[in-house]
Amino acid sequence: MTRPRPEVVAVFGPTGSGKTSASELVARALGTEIVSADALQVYRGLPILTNQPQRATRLVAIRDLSQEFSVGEYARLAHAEIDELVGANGIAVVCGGTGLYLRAAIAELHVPLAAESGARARWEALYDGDPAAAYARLGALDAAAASRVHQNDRRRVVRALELAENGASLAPARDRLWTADTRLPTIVVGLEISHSTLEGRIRERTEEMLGRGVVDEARRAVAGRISKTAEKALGLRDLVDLPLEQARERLVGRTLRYAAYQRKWMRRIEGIVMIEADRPPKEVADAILEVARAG
RNA sequence: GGCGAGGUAGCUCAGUCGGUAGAGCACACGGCUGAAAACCGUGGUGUCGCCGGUUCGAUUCCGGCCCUCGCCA
Repeated sequence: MTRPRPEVVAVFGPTGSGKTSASELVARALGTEIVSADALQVYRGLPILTNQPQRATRLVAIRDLSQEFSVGEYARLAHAEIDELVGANGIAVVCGGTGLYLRAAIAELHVPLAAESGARARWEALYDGDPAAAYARLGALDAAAASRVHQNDRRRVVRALELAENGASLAPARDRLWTADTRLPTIVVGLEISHSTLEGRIRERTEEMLGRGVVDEARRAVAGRISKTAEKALGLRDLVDLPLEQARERLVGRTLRYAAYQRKWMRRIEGIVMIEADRPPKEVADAILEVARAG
């Protein structure tokens, strides 16, 4: 079975898996650049907390903290960056830890555009006035979407209603979200790491963050206008509100839990090739390159 | 040492006019296609600080003690 030479090498891994350093080596070896698939690294203003890469990576630090961001917007930007790199270098590297963003970057999810202005406000008003009625309305307009969404999930009920009104659906007939379906010939690798190595790395990195002034960074961030999406940066609140010792432990704990959450999404991606990452970045990078060539 | 406030879930606290208690956060599991580090659902036995008294019955009322915080010495 011959497969086309990959045009995209996507690297997914939990925080602390070493995906950034490994991806940088992979990109260098392939003579191309990295496109980030990370929902928080898109922001300027939290470089330490969000662990932004030192080297130039695309779709990093492209928004102010005050701006909202979304997968749909990300998908368009990511496709443009990937196409540019493939055009220039024949191949692109995508690296990230936000599962939804990674799939949005490498697949064509056909995420429908926002409804015309006013529609959302109208559905929100209906929902806020009578959630059961709004949910019943959804059931009538789009039964498939309704069965996928819980009545209490305001965001999704409203979204599903506005989509249904425009002939689209929250539950598309061709569901490609977690499938192996991609826009371009793509190899997806996932970095797997032992819990003990991960915990060690996370503790080490937390210390490093504190040494680099993450507390001041967090204070500055919350002092200004901050969007709902940026505000959720892991530990942001703790760093500002808690004494240093407690903030440190909370940050380590939250990061470990987040890594487990990421791992859950990683396993959900069909066709992902798992690579053992309990070793130096160079070896991980070589393993990724080997998979890419074999692909 | 004196005065005041308080000790209830891992944390912050609510409550029980006396019938063994519940919110938020956290945690676990599950869901989730324009917020995904997000969002939604389900899950609550904890010497109600300790000892004694009153009572059919005390986490609740009374007494003593211990501890924490604040103010005054």
